[in-house]
Amino acid sequence: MGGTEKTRQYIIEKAAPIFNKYGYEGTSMSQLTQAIKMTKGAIYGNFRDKDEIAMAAFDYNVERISKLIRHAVHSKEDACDRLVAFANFYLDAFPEISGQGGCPMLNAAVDSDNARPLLKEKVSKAIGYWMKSISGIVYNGIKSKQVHPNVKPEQFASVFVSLIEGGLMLSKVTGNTIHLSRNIDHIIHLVNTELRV
Amino acid sequence: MGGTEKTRQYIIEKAAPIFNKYGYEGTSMSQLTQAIKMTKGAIYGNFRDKDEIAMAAFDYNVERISKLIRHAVHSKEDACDRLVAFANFYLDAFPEISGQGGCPMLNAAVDSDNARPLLKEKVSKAIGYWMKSISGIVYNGIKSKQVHPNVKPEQFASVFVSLIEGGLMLSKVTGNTIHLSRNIDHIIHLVNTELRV
DNA sequence: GACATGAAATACCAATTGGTATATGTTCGT
DNA sequence: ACGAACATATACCAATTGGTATTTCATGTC
Repeated sequence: MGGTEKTRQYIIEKAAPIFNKYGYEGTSMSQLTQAIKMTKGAIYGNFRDKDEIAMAAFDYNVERISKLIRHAVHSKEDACDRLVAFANFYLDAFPEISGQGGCPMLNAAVDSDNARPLLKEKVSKAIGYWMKSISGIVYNGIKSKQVHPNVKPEQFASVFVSLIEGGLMLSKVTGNTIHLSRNIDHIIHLVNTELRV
Repeated sequence: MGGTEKTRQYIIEKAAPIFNKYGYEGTSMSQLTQAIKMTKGAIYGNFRDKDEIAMAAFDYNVERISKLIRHAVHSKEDACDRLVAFANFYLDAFPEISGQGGCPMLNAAVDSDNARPLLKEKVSKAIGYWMKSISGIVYNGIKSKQVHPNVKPEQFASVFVSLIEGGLMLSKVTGNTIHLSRNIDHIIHLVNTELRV
C-alpha cells in the first residue's frame, strides 16, 4: 500500500475523535463519511469493518496522548519530579482532553466492556503499559535513592491512575475542574510525604 | 395509575441491567422487548421514548446500589469506621457490580457525555449527592472529635470517589481485583493515618 | 349483559444501520 | 500510449432502528 496508507491514516485521524466522543455504537458509518468527506467505498477499501476502524482509532488516541505525556515527563530528571509532572500534565491538558470527548482509555474501557472483547483486550494492554510506566518511574527512583525503598510501585501506580481517571471523569461530568485538581494535589502530597526521601 | 405502575416498575427492573451493560446506543428497543417479554406497545404505553426508560433505569440502578451502601455504612457508628465500611463494601460487591455491567455512575457518566445532556445532568446530580454523603461523614466525624479538624471533607470525598471508581474500572477491564483492592487499602491507610484522631 | 376504560398486542412505518458489488477514475511501469 | 493495478465513488442490499396507529381483550360498572 503506497498512497493508500496516507488515506488510511487520514481516515483514522478524522474518525478517532468521533469514536472517542460518541462511542462505538454511537458512531455510525455515515457519520464517519461526513467527517472524512469520503464515501463508504473509501472506508471499506481501507478497513475490513467498523471494528477495525474503532481499534485503529483507539490506538491513535492513545498514542497521541502518550506522546504528550512522554514529552512532559522527560523534561524532568528526578523520579518524584517526573511523577508530579505526569500528574500536572493532566490538569494542563484537561480542556483539550475534555474537548476531544474525555480520556480514550476510560471511554474505551467503559464502552468496550460486555460487548467488544477485542477492544477490551486492547484497552487492558494499554492500561497495563501505562501502569508499568508509572511503577517503572518509582522503581528507578528507588534504585537511585530518590524514593523510599519501602514504597510499593504497583500499589502506587494503581492509586495514581485511578486518581487521574476518576478525577477526569468527575470533572468532565460536573463541568468543574476542582475534582481533578484536588486529586492531583493529593498525588503531589503523596509524592512529597511518602515517596521523596 | 394503578395496575400500570406495576408494569412500569417491572419494565424498569428488566431494562436497568441491560442499559448498564450495553449503554444507551448499544441497547435497542427490540432487545428490551425480549428481556421484558412484552411488546413495544407495552413499553411505549408506559414511557414517552427511549430516553425516559434510560433515565428511569439509571435512577433504579443508582437507588439499588445506594440502598446496599446505606445498609453497610449504618452498621457502624464511628465516622472512620463508616468510611472504611463504605470502601470495603465495593470490594465485597465487586463480583455482583461487575456482573451487572459495572458501576452505573461511571457507565452513565461516560455514556451520557457528548450526546445525552439530560442524562448527564442526572449523573452529575447523583455524583454530587454521593460526594456529599462522603464529605458529610467526615464533617460529622470532625464535629464529634473522631476526625482531625484540619481534614478537608470535600478534598477527601474527591479522592475517595475517584479511588473507588478508578479501581472498579481498572479491575473490571483487566479482570483482576487487585487494583480495586490496592485502592481500598490506600483509603484505609488514609483514614487511619490522616483522619482518625 | 351492554358498555366504557385502558392496558397490552399487532402490524406497520420511514429512516438508518453496517456492509457489498460494481462502476469510475487515477496513477503507475513499461 | 497502453494496460494493469489500485483507489474512490455510486448504487444498492437486507436487516434493524426508534416510533406510531390501530386492534384486541380483560376488567369493572351500571
